[in-house]
Amino acid sequence: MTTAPSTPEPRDYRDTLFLPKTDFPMRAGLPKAEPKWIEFWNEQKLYQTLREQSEGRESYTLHDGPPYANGHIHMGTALNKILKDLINRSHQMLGLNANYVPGWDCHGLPIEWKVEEEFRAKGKSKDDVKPSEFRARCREYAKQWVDVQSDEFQRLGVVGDWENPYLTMRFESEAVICGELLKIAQSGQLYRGSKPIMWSPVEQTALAEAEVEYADRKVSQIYVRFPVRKDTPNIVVVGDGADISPTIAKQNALNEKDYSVVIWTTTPWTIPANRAVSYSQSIRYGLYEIEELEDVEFTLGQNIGDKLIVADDLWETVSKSSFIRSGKRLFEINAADLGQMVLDHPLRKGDDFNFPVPMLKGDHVTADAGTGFVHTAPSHGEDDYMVWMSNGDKLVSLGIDPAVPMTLDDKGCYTDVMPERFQGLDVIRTSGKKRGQDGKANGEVIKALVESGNLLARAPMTLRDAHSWRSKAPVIRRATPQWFISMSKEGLRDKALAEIDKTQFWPDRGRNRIGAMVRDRPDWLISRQRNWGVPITLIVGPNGELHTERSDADAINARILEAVYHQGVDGWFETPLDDLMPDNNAGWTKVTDILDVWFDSGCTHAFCLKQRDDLPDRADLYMEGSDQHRGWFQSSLMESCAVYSEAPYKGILTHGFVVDAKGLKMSKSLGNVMAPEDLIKKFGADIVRLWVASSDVTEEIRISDEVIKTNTDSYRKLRNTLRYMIGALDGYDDSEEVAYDDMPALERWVLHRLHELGSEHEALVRDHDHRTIFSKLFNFCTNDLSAFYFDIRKDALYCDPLDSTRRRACLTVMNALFERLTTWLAPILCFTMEEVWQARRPGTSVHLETFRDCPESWKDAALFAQMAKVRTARELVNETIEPLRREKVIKSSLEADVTVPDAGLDDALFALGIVIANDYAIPAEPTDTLADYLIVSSAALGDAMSVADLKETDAKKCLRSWKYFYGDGEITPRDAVAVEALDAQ
RNA sequence: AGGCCGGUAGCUCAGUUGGUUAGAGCGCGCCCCUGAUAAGGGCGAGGUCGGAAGUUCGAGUCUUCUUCGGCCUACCA
Repeated sequence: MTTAPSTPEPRDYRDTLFLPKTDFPMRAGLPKAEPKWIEFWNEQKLYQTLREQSEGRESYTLHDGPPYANGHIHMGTALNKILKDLINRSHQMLGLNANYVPGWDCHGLPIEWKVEEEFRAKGKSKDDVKPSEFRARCREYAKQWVDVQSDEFQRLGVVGDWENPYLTMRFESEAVICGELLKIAQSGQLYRGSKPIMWSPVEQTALAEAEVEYADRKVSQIYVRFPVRKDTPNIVVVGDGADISPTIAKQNALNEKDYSVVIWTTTPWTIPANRAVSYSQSIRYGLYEIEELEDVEFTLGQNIGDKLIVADDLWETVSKSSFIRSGKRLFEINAADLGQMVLDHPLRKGDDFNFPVPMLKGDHVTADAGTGFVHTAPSHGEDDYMVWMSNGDKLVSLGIDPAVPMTLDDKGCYTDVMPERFQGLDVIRTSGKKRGQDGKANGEVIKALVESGNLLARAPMTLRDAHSWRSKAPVIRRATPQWFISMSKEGLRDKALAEIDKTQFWPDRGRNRIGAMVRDRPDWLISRQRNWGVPITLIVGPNGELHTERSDADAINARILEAVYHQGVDGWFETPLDDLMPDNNAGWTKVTDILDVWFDSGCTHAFCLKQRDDLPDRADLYMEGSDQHRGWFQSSLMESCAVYSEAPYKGILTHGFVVDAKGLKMSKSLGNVMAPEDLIKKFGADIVRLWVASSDVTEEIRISDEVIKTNTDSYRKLRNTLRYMIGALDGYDDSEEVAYDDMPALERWVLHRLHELGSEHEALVRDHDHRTIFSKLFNFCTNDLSAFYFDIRKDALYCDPLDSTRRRACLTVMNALFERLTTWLAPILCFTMEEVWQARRPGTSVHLETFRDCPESWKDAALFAQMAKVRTARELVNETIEPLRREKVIKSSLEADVTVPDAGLDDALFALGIVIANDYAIPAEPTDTLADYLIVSSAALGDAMSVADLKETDAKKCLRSWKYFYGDGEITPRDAVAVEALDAQ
């Protein structure tokens, strides 16, 4: 075939170009496309295939922290699950077996409450429903939300064992949880105590700190005086030795026993439970005599001449509040004086409340508010309880029974240890329209105080106080018998602290945080008085002994666990004692309390990791929000250390919380809540995943329309970069591959960059630093590929002869790029990368691939350094051309003839094999010229930077490559060869 | 109120042991291309590093205080 004769009509060379060709859409349409990919993965059984494929591989286990099975997922849970998925997928693709088993927390109050509401709506109260029926409904309710959340998580693209997740409420789990508790009991770490705890009369249950919230509440504050008891030993005043006379006068005055100690309280109903008054050693007190009273319309308990002891700093406040116009300070009263005083109960009337009320020294007493004295009701305050218990000796010496009186029942009503007028009165209304408001107790107490003349003042006030997070009703502090796991009996605290030391933390400050908490935490209160939970499967003997101490304990335990394993928690409640403990069971009773849900979730390692054959006993990683330092990380650590003497995890990763554009937390009241569902519908899950991957998750993570916009823009850039490669690689076959040594410098440069990225990548994955992975990959795509490599290679790709080495080398590298970018991005953009992957390999899945190796032989630091000089030259050329472009002198850079300052560039070009010529020596095998790199038609080295306009010369524009050239014909020789070959076909 | 942590361009992030005019990408403005085209390329304008004081020859980088925000705990009598 000969060269085509020149024709008068210029030929249209468009068809002779090798342009990228693809159906891959620029627009993703993620909201519609993603569900189809999920369907595809389900059909292909992606999770199962992954497991089979990675059998025998080293395992990497991220153990899922269970979300609560109630309500739809929110941004926080979405972030959490996506982050887990990034970690799992990337470890899997590292060549490990990252088997992810999701789980749910199913027991507990919020579900119980919802179900109670349901029954109430049907007109049934809690007592009308059989407990087993109630629990069955709770089980159904939880299951329903597990299914909803499971769908929502899967819609985010999270891969895991969704068909067989772990649930705290599965019978097998419940049995293991009971078993764990029995082991703890047998090890002697469990004990029964009676401690004032948060108690919600409305729900008739104890609450943990995590289950209360603080809100304003209107209360009655009262000032009450406790008269010194007449029949107590005389007070011996010890002076400071300097002046004896005032001391004697004071001693005489004190022994008149005609004065009172004043207290202030915001919970009048605790007065009948009062057993002591606490004072502080570091507060100055005075004995004051009332001189003048305000004129008021009601009767005051106090009279002129009455004597009161109050903290000096607070006398002014107290007197003002108590309608005392003026008073006279008679003596200073010090701690030694106070310690000898014994008081009368302010409600003493005949035999009622006729007992000595001691003065106790307490560190919790401050002079910030009140009177400097703290009314102490050991059954209704933690401090009160502590003071009371630690003064046992003093109580005994005064002939006082140190037992804590049980003054309130479960409903918050006074018990029969109270005088008749108080019995049955409620502290808080537990039903009806006024639920949560004050009951009758406060009023009756105040009335009684008025009668006794010991009420100095009363006034309404507002304070922030604990409320149940569910019913929003106030909670009270009430002593009840409870079960505790001891932090010290068997060295649990020390074990836990030692394990924390061995654990790896991301970020590292987590160690400090959980360490401080464990160091300070009290014994673990694990009992709850509710229905929906795992029972405390203990049998208590007539003297308070536990069945686990009996010689037949193992047999009993086996029966208990058998029952729970087959019937769930009902197995405990419904199996008669005789069946569980057939011998010597007189006086023995089954405990009816259930376990704190934190104990359930603290056992996930026991019933998930240790039970499943496809998981190791310990997790490599626990990963949750930073609030879980107090929660799951700790409950798991405690439970595991108590039973197995080791942490259930090797590492802990925490993330921050999702906040709005201003950094404020999301709340309904602020109206700044974004829902994952809306984002998925509008933008797609991959955008949400990109948001996670591009954020610094160790801090608060912001989300806003603008943040989403930034991510959709990033997404488009990545998508188009991949799309370009798909188009360029259309029809590419491995047989066209060019060997490394035969590649142009530019291709070897790309491979060097790939090697660089690849070698950083694994370390970043192991460090859970997906943000850096994303940013490195993204910048690589924009700076190195789109703006540099692709831009330069466009000419070779489109115009070089089809099978020329340079063009094939470019495709070889494109192919290498494609495989690495898709796999590296697959954990982040799991939907889009599957689409990209299948555009070239239909029916396969990128998620079954592992990350590609980037051979050491690709590394060429010297080449990289030389290329940097060429890039600098490029920048210089661009800067110089730019003004000309603005002046419309030069439009396309191909119109430019540039002279670039030498400045060491010559050597670099030589080293890189880049020639300074504008024509290719062998048109059939083009090799790179400086002009190619600068995307101009003509380039030379010189003293200074300058640009000439080729349009002003005799140069012609090649009709095919649009480059300006000198010579015959419509197109350059290189283009002529390419066209010839094409025409020959 | 206490403990821990954070506040670098409009947005997302880098800023090694304190050391030259504080970086990147996106967005924005202007320009080019029209053979990646609801794409691609180029140039450019934006921060004095939450605020104040201090240590230092020199601080985004150390200290103190302060402000805003987050998580946890406490808000009791």
